Order: sequence, then structure tokens, then C-alpha cells
Amino acid sequence: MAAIRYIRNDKGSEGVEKTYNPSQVENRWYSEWTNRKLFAADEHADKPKYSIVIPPPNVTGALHMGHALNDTIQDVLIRWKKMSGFEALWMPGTDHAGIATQAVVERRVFETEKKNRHDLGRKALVQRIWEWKDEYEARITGQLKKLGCACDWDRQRFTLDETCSRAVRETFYGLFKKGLIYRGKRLVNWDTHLQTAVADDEIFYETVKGNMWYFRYPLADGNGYLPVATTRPETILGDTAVAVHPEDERYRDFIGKMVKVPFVDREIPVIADPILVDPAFGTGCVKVTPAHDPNDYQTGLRHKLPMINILTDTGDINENGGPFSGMPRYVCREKLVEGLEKLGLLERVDPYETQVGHSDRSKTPIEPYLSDQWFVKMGDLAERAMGAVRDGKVKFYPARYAKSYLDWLGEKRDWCISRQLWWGHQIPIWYCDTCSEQDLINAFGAGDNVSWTRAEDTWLICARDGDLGSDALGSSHELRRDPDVLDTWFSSALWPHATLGWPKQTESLKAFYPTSVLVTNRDIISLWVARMVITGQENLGVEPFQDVYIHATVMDGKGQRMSKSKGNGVDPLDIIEKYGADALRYTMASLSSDNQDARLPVRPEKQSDGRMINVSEKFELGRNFANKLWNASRFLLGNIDQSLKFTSLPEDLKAEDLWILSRLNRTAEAVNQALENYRLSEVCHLLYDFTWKDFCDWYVELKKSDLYQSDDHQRKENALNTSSYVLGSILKMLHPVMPFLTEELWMHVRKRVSYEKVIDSEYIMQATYPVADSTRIDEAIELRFASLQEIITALRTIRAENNITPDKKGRAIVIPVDDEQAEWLKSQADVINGFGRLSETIVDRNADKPGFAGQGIVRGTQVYLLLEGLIDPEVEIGRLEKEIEKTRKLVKGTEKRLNNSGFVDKAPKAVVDKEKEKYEGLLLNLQKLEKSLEAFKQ
RNA sequence: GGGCGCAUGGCUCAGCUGGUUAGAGCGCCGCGUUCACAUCGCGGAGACCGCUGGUUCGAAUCCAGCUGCGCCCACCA
Repeated sequence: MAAIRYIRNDKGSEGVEKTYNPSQVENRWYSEWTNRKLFAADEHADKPKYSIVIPPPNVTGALHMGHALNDTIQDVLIRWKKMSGFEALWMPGTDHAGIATQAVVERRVFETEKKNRHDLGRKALVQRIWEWKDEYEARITGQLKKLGCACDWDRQRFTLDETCSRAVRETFYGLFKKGLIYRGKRLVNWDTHLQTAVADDEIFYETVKGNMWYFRYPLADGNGYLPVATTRPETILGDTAVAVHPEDERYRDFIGKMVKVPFVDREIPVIADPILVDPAFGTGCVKVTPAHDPNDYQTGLRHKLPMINILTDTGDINENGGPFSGMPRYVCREKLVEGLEKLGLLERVDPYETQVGHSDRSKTPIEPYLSDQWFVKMGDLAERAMGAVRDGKVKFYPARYAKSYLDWLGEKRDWCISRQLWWGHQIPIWYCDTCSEQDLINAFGAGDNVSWTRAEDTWLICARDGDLGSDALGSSHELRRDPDVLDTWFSSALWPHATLGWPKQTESLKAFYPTSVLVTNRDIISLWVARMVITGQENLGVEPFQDVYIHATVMDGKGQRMSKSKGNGVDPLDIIEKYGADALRYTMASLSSDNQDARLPVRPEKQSDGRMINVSEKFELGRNFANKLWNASRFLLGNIDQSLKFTSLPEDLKAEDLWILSRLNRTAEAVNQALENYRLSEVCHLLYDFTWKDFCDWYVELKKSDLYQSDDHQRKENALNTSSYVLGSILKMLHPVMPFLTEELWMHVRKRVSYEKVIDSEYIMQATYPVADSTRIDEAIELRFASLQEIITALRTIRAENNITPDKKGRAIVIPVDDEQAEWLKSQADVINGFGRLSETIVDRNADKPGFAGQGIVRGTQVYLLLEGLIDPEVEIGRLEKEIEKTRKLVKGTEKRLNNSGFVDKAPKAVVDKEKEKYEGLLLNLQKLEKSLEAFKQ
């Protein structure tokens, strides 16, 4: 039966199926777009430029819905700008994500081969990671393509590729030469199991049941002791001071005296430090171990204390541990406590729960560990980057995020850029302990490719490019390369210009730098956004983007941030499989408001082939919308005869044509403005309402009488003409959000319609984006239409509430407020008849109010539905009473306002006048309703 | 602990510079096979806009406090 209907409905529109089938359409169009190189941006094009660099996804794993939102937004912007006359570049790429990627690969190698990285060796491990990278980069790229992203794939970059590496080296060299990169000590989070430093965000805290040990620090002169509490007794071996609060009466006299560290017999001072010590906590005395505790480290810096490392790389006690040397640290802890007890120094032990940092990778406790690291001096760089936002050169949307940026930069904390990893850009520093500066000058003095500086025990030599090699200074002076790599963010920070070829002055760089907007998440404002501004200013003297659009963070149904590491990520491919890419895009875009979070509840669903995928009814919004547009198009196209060719709108436009054109242009205006301000959810709602409500529910329905019931050929043709015009505009406006569907429909439209200004390109993605023609916007006709719609709705309500079946036709009497309204409604009597299922509509200002009829009042116009015998008086009385009550409330409200002298005196005249007008109208309505109720009750 | 944000019908969210009869989608209820669409049409019910104060002629909207939640940053010897 469906087949029969299909054939009957589908006059001449071959191949347009009844429901939109996304999967068939999507792959076909994507390959078509890429084959035709429609995503390629030409740096030589004689057009204004627009560019976006993708926030490069980490190659740690596949993309989730958070990325899908991020990429949808960018694609909408890119496609919109392309259609708006810009040469738009969307630069794709991925990030090597140092620690995270090395960690996943190390873990996998360990699981499958029971080998750690030392077993494998640097070269082999890095090789494995490259293989992983290739696999996931391909997967990510595939996901982006499925999403429909209009990336210029020929330009795809990777943060570790040749081009990016060149930029990293150039930047490092430049900063080093200026003295902005230096070597220093820093406490790192040491993973004793993997023997590597881990990043702060790779640490999870776990509550561990431990003890608080209270013991005595004996004074060196033998006269008494200081009570100290600790959760890590073994660190006593590295203590270099005991601190008290300067105003603590109990210990004031001890300040400046010396105490003796048990077991190693080191004498250390008692110092006063108001920052470290909280007199109310513990004993009020704090042992200070600068080499193994972040706070103590800071204290150590303040007081210039020695920093004694007591651990080996594997977490055992080193040669500084006296009798405990060689013990694993937890064994040492036990033995040391026993020792304290034997010495009579242990006071008591309390059970105590502490938050202990654990490595996310090895799940073992991390140890703060002092080591040599490389830093970037942030002072001046940060100040300049702050200036960019303060001066408005870089603008945040929403503006509140500027604060995150400024606050973080304001701390001006030096940036630790070295990581004890193998996966990443190896630091371009070589050490030479034995040579003289003259040796360096002899070897590297010519040109500007090597720079050096003296450290206490060695030369620090930085090469601009390439590998210096171990014997560049001859066989007598060995060069050693620093084994560490750079923080991932060091290369990410260069992304906007590195991807365009910098330091080469490429045409691409000239054309597309600075980029137009950065679209990203709020949690990397400091890590990434701020650093891009810094390097952009430093390397090119120009900020890397004008706008920063921070979009919502996608949360799961429980309100947890969706992330790869949490494992709660939802694969966009699941959603695409179930609902289609356009549905995904539309739904995600409509979620993209100024809010900072977007919840996305999903549930697993078994597919017919047994696979489980994640689905969410939220995407039905987008799927249904796609289907609606599909069917509206199918309907119109099915009615257009092959022989018709429209080249311009008809001469004599009817009222509904003027109305839909006004609505269309108003929508185009609002949509462009919303896009300009990154208000994508607004864009979606505007287009949804215009398409579904204005166009489908009213306009197309209105035109059906022309199509079905008219013998007038011209009328029919005009109806199709105007409808196609509007449809074409809808497709274009919607294309950035729903690219596949609109491209597919565009193809069908083009077969039948050829407007010069609307159907103006072979591919919709190259067509011109509609802009508002303000001469088409007609306030008056929209108001008239609104009243017509409300009258029809009033009639429909009466019918529905009284359970009047569609087959029963009634008559209506409409009593308008004035002659103009009367004339308008008379001209639309057929419409009212059709939409209200009426045999007749009498529009007459002087008509008598019918005695028995369903009633509504719309903007003062009285609407009566005469259906003697069909209307239940009880129902009508109920309706009227409710209506009256509602109106009374409103009357009371406005009355109160108008009686308030404060309002009348102080509010703007326009507001007061409007209120008065409203009041009079409401009173009139109330009178009429009350009269009707009276009549009914008789 | 510091910062930012959120709290609007059962659910997910709009409501941008204070003046709206507080909206939408889903869900719910009723009716509906006239040939675009049941992934649909028509109609309806459902909200003291977290709480308490304040500013104002007027507050969902601005301010303060409180409560609950989320995120980021820093973290306790």
C-alpha cells in the first residue's frame, strides 16, 4: 500500500524517497565534496579570508560528543563564511599529546607483551607510539569526515610532523637566545614504578588510611626538643629545617636554635615561617623537607635552605639516608619509626587519613622529587598576552571567560616545559662539561644556528635545527643531548602559525594568519589559549585570532564531563548511525547556547546485528526536523513539472507570498546576526521555526488549494514558483548546520528550478548565503497574518474542545475591530474556511452576535463558530468561564499598574500608552465574553 | 581554600540591554488514515522562574546573602 501511495504522490520526482535516509546520502556527498576539492582554501583567492584552526584532538583515542559539538560549531562557521563570500580555511590536524599517548601505548605494550618501556628501549617505544598515532589519527579523521567537516585535508598537520617540528625548534631557539628559557630545579611528581615524571592532571588522589606520627626533634645543645608531626616519617632524612609560626608563644624561644636530625646527625635550624605553619594544626612545628614536598620546597626557597634528595629513581632511599640507604621507602618508614621508638623520640601514633597522590598510569603513589627542568620565563610574555585581551585585540565569547585568562596569566608562573618522556619534541639542548667557550665559538660561532650559555657545571648549548651530534667539538669534548622532551602544550601553543608553515613566510601564512576565531572548551583557556597568544605575539608580533568562542562542555546524563580518560565518551559514529550526521549536528548546535554545560543522557541499544551502540532520544529533534524538511521538499518537487523553469518570482504576489517573504527575510537577518555572535542555538531555533511553522504548517498548507483545487494554471505555477524560492533559501540557510540533507535536496531542486539569485550554484555549499532584503520585511502584513492565524487557531480550539469531528463543517461569523481588519479577513475567508473546516465564513463588523455558538476573542476580533446541536453548552460555558477568569486577572494586573502613580509618572510614555491600550482592549474582551456567557446560561 | 558558572513545567533547555498573557522540543492527555511527512497533523493540560532580603513605578531578568549542584585552579605538615 505504501508503494502505491508513493507512486501516486510522487508525481515526476523520481528517486525522492518517503523518508530521509541519511546513510545513503552522507558518504556520497562527502566524497563528492572532497573529490571536487570544495574544502580547499586558496591563499591566492581574491576574496576576504576567513580561517579557523581545529583544536587538534589528541591521538590518544577516538572522538566523543564533546568533540562533535566543537567540530560542528566550527563547520557551521566555515560553511557559512564560505557561502558568504569568504575564502575560508579550516585547518585540520591532531596533537601528539605527549604523556597521555605514551601512557596508553606503554600500558598496552605492558598488557600484551609484559614489557615496560625500559625493556623496549626509546627507539622501539617511540616506533610503537607512531603506529598507534597512525591508527588513531585515521580513526579521528574518519570521524570528522562522517560528521561532514569541511576541513582542507590537503593541509592536515600533526604536532610532531616536520613542519610543526621546525616551528618548535625555531621558537625554542628564539626564546633561549633571549634568555627566556632557563634551566632550574623543580619538584616533579615522580612515578617510581614507571620511573618518570607525571603531569599534575595525571594524578588522582586517593584517601589512604595512614598514621600521623608525633615525635621529638632534639635540640642540638641537648636541652629539650620540639614536637613534630608527620605522615611521612622517612622524609626526616631529608629535613633541612623545622619551622614554627613566628607568633607562636610556645616556640618563640626556639627560633634560631639548632635541632639534630636523628640517624644522620645533621644539625638544622629552627626557622619562623608564617606561610607554612598553621599554629593550630598538629603540634605547631613543621619539619621541612624541601626536596620532597611542594610546600616545603617553597619554604626552602624562601629561607635558602639546602635541598637534600633522599630517594633514588626507583623510590629507594639513596646514599643520603644513612643507615637506611638502599631500603625501599616504605620499609624505611617502618624501620625509621622503630628507630625513633628505640631512641625514645616517638611520642604517639594516631590513625590518620590522608589524600595521597597516585599516578594515573601505574596506580602507585607518586613521590615529589626534585629534578632539573627547563622553564620559560613568563613575566613579560604573560604581561603582553594579557594586554591583548585588555585592549580588545582578542575577544572572548562569552566575555566572562576573559577573567579566567587574565587571572591565570596574572600569576606569571614560569612554565615548566620539560617532560621526562620519550614521545614528543626532544629538547634541543646539548651539554658539554669539559669544553671552553672558545671551543664553542670555533665550532658554532659562524651564523646564527647555535646559542649557548654557561651553567655552574656545564655549557647549555641550543641548536636551532637538526642534531649537533656527540662529536661536534671533536673527540676530546663530548656533547650530550638532553634526553627530555617538551611539554605537549609547547607545540600546541604554536598551532595557529606552525600549521601555516611558519617560520617560512608562506603564502598561506600571509593569507590566513591571524585566524578569525578559535572555538574551544573553557578548561584549556590557560593551558592552550593563553599560550597561543603568547607565541603568536612572540613569533609574529600578531595575536593568533581575533575571537575566542568558548562553547558548552558536554556532560553525560549524570552531569559528568565527557572525556576520554573517564571513559564516558559517546562515539559520534553511534549517533550518526542511528539518527544521521545532520541530526547530530543540528541537535548539538541547538545545544550550543551561552550555558557552560550541556547534558547529554544516552542509553545503550542493541542493534539487529547484535552490536551495542549508544543512542539518545535527544537526537530525534534533529532527525525529525531533517525528515520534515525532506518531506516538504519532496511534496513541492513532486508537483513541479519538468518543463517548468522559474527564473524570477511572479509579478503578482499574493498576501501569503508577501508574508512568507517577509518572514524569510526577517529570519535571514536574525540568522546572520546570530551567527555573527556565535549564537548557534538561536540559529537552529530560528530556522526550525521558520521552516516548520511558517513554511510547512502555514505557507505550504495555504498553497495546497492552489496546487490541488485550482484549474488556473498560472496560479498553480506561481504557487510552485514562490514555494521553490523559499525552499531554496531555506536549504541555503540551513546548509551550514545540515550539510548533507541540504546538498541532496539542492540537487533535486536544481533539476527543476533555476533561479538566478537563489539556485545559483551547482553545489549548495558554494551557493550564496541568504542575506536579508529589508524591503521585503513588512511589519503590517506579518501582524495581519498573525491575527489570521490566531483566528484559525481559535476556531480549531473550539472544534477540538467540543469534539467536533473533521467531517462536520460549520459556519463562522467573524466580527472585526475595524474596517481595515474587516477587509483583510474578507479577503482571507477562503483560508479561514479551509483551515477551520467551514462551509462559510461571514466577516461583518455589524453582524449580530449569534446566540448559540462557540466563541473566541482574538485581538478584539470576535470569532464565532455556529454549530447548532454540535456544541455542548456545558463545554462552552466552561471554556468561557476559564477565558473570563484569565482575562479578569490580566485586567486586574494592568489596572493595578495604571493606578500606580509611580508607573504612570516614571515609566516611559510608550510603555504607559501600550499598557493603556492593552487595558482597554482587555476590558472590551471581558465585556463581550461576559455577555456571551450570560447568553449561554439562558 | 580561590575563581567561574548553573538552579525556569516530568525531562533537556531558550528567555541577549529589567516592562512578554514566561517560550520550545521531548514526555503526557484528547482527536485525527482529505493523496509531503504517524520521524506526521490539530487541540489541550502542566511553571508561586531554588530560598531570603534589597534596588526600582516595575525583577525570571539587576544587587546581596543563603541552599544545592557542576567545572577550573590551588591543596594541608
